Amino acid sequence: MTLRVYNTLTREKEPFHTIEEKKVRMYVCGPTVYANAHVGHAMSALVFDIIRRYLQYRGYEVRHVMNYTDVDDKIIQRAAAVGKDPFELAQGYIDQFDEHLQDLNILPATCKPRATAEMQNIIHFVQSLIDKGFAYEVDGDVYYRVRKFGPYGKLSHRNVDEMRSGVRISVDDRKEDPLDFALWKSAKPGEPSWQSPWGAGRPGWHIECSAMSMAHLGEQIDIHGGGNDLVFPHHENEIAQSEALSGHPFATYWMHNGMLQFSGEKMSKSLGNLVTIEDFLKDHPGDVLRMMVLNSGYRNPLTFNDEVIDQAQKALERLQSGIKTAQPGAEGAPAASLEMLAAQNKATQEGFETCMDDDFNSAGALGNLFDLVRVINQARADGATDEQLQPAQQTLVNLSGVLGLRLQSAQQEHAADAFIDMLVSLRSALRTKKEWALSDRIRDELLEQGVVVEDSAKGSTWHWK
RNA sequence: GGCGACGUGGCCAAGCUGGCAAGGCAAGGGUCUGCAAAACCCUCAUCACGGGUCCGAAUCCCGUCGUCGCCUCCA
Repeated sequence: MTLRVYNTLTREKEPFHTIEEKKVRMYVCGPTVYANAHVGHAMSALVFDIIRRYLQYRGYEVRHVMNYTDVDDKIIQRAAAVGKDPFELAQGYIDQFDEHLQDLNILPATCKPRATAEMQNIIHFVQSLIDKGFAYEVDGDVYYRVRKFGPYGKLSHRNVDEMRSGVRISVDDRKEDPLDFALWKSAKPGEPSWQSPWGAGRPGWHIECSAMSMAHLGEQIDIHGGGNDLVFPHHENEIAQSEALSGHPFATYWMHNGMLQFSGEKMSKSLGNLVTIEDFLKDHPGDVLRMMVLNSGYRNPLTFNDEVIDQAQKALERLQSGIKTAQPGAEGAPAASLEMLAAQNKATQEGFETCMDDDFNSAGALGNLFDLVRVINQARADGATDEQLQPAQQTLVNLSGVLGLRLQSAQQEHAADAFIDMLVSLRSALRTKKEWALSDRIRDELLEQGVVVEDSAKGSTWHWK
């Protein structure tokens, strides 16, 4: 019964141990905010939300930091292109992303730092690397001395010498080595910049994460996460920066989610084959995307297309069917049926945890939930009362909640409930008189309002769609 | 060219420190029903291909083919 986590660093599932007892420090790379976020960004946020929720379920206190990179070349270019202030542009995308996270039922990160608000930390970090001999300044730019950091390449399992041949001829021959990367870039006219010991400039791409992680979580953290396209060079460089400075291992576990596949290719800004979160949420509830993510391993590529979206929607309805109320006039299920229900309730609870303990196998965990749904529905069909169904339904709602699915929303009370009860009751009276035309009309019109009426031998029930 | 991942029924997908192939969707048949919907029951795979190891492999090893990712900005 121990949690095991796949670590990109070792390429193995390892037992999960935290630096501090029962506390998890987790840093997840957020988006660079220069355009509308797409569903791939949402996938990553969902994956780490699910991981976080399960860790909390397991009794860990999770300190979760997700950053916004709000200064970089693309933001500046884009701002110039649309004639906007870069900060304003970034702020707009940050606000929008925050809203998306909420719609997707993603728990807000404990802390959401942004690069522009941490400039002193970043400058201090760079200066310390210079002081330690891991970085050098040339004409207002500062570069990281890659070869000075012995373990460079340990995350992406690359060899510095083999890498060299693959590097394109460096345009910038002021660098000591083509492998060296920028920690600080001097400002060109018109660009946003900050004063530093090396003149006006802005941070390079990787340094902000190292600096913010250290500022908000300390020198050593438990989990560092992001999409697997960040393994190299971003995370490799973060390791180089952070470990050169602190002299300690940066993160114990490096976790990476697979890429979302759109028509056989990775969905990405550069390929231009993207579906924005905004567009997706226009047509589908957020839980549909979560269901898609849950239904496959987080490290594997996720197939994204209309058919799969539809399947996820249906799966969600299936899960939802488990929490429907007892049949009208239910008089209790036979003992054998109730025993099976109790047994499955227990089996699901255990199976769920076993799966999630195995590197967050959410697809397996979901399978257990569906097994429980089937047995609950069997019991209901056998005449189980609400009281008899309740414990198993409670498990279903609780565990779905651990995955971040909002099953209970269908049970929330609406102001209109009493009126619907009345309409359904009137309709029942009509049905007794075989007034089919009118009763069908009531059913159809209620459906248009999002109310599903279901008839059975002993009466009718209804629920929100 | 270098490094890595993956290839399971019509679709999505779990299982991969070896021991009778989860689950969801779709499809077909049935029960229930005025109709509809829902629910329930039944049916539906030997795991890309070829070798090897083993009493035994979807799970381990080698090879082939295919798909994808990183090596440049990228969740």
